[in-house]
Amino acid sequence: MTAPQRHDGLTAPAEDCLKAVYELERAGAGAPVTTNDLAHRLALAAASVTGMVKRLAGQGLIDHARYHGVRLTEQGRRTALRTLRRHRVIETYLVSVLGFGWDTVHAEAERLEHSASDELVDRMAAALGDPAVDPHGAPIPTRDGGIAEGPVGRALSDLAPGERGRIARVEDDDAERLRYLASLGIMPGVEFEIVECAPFGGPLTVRVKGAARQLGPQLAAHVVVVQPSEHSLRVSG
Amino acid sequence: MTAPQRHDGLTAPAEDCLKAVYELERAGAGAPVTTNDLAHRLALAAASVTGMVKRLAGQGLIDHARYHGVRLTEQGRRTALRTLRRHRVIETYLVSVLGFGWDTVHAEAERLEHSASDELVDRMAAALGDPAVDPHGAPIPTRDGGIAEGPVGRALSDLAPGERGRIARVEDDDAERLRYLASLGIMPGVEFEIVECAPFGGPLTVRVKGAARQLGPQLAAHVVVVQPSEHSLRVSG
DNA sequence: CACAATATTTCGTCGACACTAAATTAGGAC
DNA sequence: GTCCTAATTTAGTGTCGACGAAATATTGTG
Repeated sequence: MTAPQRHDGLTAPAEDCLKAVYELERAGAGAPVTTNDLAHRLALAAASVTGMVKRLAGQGLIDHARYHGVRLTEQGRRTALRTLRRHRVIETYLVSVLGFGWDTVHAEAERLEHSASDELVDRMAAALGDPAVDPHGAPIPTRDGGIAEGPVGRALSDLAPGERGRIARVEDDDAERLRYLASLGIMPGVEFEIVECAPFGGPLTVRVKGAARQLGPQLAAHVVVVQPSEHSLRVSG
Repeated sequence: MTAPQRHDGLTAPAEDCLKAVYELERAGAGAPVTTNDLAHRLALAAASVTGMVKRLAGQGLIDHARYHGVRLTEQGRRTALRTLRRHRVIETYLVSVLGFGWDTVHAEAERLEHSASDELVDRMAAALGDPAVDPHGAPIPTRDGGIAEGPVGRALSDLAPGERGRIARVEDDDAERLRYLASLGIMPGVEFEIVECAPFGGPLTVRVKGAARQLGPQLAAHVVVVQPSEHSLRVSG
């Protein structure tokens, strides 16, 4: 009868689902998130997502229009941001204090975010001086539910030759990819210039720190950049 | 179909159960651990324990003789000690590095021990200089499965007037109790002398740091002491 | 030794979370 | 507007972990 409850009575799979909805909503510019997209993101069968979604809708965390996808409610958004805060603070702490590599912390944080208390996370954040971004460049939600999400940001793969900018953020969910990007010198904060874009899905050539590097478009799609004019951040929430 | 697996494919309740068997075996001087004792310790119905015990026996972690209690197998003991190591390293880290009070860390560690990787725990331990005991005086198992369990140790409640010794360890599972003991000055490392033992379950009077303190026998039962002759520790495992 | 008290297990149930296979619905092609 | 495809939901299973109630085994008492 007693459920394995953690934060706000939510189970770990439920928290993961809310996080995924949040991220897909953002990536999709606010459009409803489809069951299929969620299933893909969570590596679950679509039917399993439908079940989860029903439970979350029953708890008032998402709105579910049958056959038309889901949207976070205000409460769901707050919950998702708290989980995201835990995840990103933990990642930052593991890298900055305990010496983990930036490629390995995602998996660890993915588990710890469900069992670490908000107090622990706040103490970690305080020990770090309340950082604004995690090691992959993702903004860390604040204690009170705000988040400094920049403009959605262009992917490195969408730029044209001659464009310059700075690496803002790299997707953190694949350790292998992170190691490879690091070997190319592509990590948050680094300035770059696009040298060349081969057509038909060919590689793009980027100059970073004086060296010309090549990478395929699907890899570059996981790298978010900011360009000179959009260095400012907007605060929402 | 996919179970929420963590360490060695064990679920959190399974790890908790193994830990409880380990501790009750020790407290009972190696006698088999009964279903009822486990149910009490884990705050579960006896029927739930029977189910858990069957699953663990199926995995070769405990031996279960129907109606006659359970015993850890060698593999079960190793697994229990790894969980115990995680728990105690985490407690120590939270107190020493992140400034938690010794009364609040148990609950936090009770959750984190199931999701923290051995690598994280090893890094925490290294940052602390590989401590031998946790904040409550309990020995921390080593990375390779050893544990420096002292002699079973007498409870403070079992001593007679005039006996002296040092507080070795305090049970960590009740925050309230820990706060109260701390207010009396009773914590690991403190020297004491028994002044008086009132009969018929009455309080005992203990001198700690020059002050006479009174405490009831059931509280004193949760305090383990070492006496002058048994200051050495034995290493087993 | 029988019998009562107690401990333990079995049985039936439930919820969460996962799956596959089979309906069903939505939306685009014609 | 009908039909086909793809997305989605429903239906049916299975496991884990919990429960209470009922059956059963052990053990201590007389």
